[in-house]
Amino acid sequence: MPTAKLKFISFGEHLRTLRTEAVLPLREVATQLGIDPSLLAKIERNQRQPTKQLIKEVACFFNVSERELQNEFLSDQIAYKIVTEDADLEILKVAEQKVSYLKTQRNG
Amino acid sequence: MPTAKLKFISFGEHLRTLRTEAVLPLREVATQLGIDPSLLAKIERNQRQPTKQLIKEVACFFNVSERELQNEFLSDQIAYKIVTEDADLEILKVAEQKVSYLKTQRNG
DNA sequence: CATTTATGGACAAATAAAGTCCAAAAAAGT
DNA sequence: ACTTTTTTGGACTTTATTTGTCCATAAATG
Repeated sequence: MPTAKLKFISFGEHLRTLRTEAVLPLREVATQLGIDPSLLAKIERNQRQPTKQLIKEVACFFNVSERELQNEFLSDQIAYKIVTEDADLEILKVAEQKVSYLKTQRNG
Repeated sequence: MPTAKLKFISFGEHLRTLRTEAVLPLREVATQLGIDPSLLAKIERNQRQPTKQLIKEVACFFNVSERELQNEFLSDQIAYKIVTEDADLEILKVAEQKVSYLKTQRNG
């Protein structure tokens, strides 16, 4: 069967997949994105975080959804935070409630 | 009926509640916590974020659970991020999956 | 082997956040 | 109404975090 859980790979892994599937070296993609190859290598291994601008350029360059990339990156950040802070998973539910609350605050 | 949704107030609001219920002025609590009253005021209104150390001292001073305060603060941060980045709520589910994945990585 | 490609670490630059100081506003007390 | 205490706001400094670069080395490729 084909590998199915593509959805839960990290932003960096996703980026590397896009690049290797396009059969392009770091150097070349880095140049296109206007950054150092070393930095791109680090981003692919999640040692550095992409800026919003970079996410946009990646989406454009590989012709994938910018919003999806952003969401992917953001969920990475949240997951990483929970793991490193050793927090309870339930806080995600609480966060969800708070988001709803904050959004109603803004409108109503 | 009594106010029930105490669980979803922000860290700052919680801190202020603790202080006002103890009928203590900012000045005094700030001194105890070793920070400037102005900073404490800002933290209570979520204009500044508490450090881990401060959370610990708050828990100790008001005799409440440090872990709960930490969780409260962390869920604040996550909710705030989602709102400001205008991200989809579904990323919380994705984040949850990623946490599970990361945790199994660590052990297995 | 030679050449290209990818990684690691040390460092510099930039960005962001904490925290302070002081003045002004608000609240409480007399 | 006046005084005193408490709280807030903003400008500013300091500290910490993060990005990004450079260069040397390792790994892979031809």
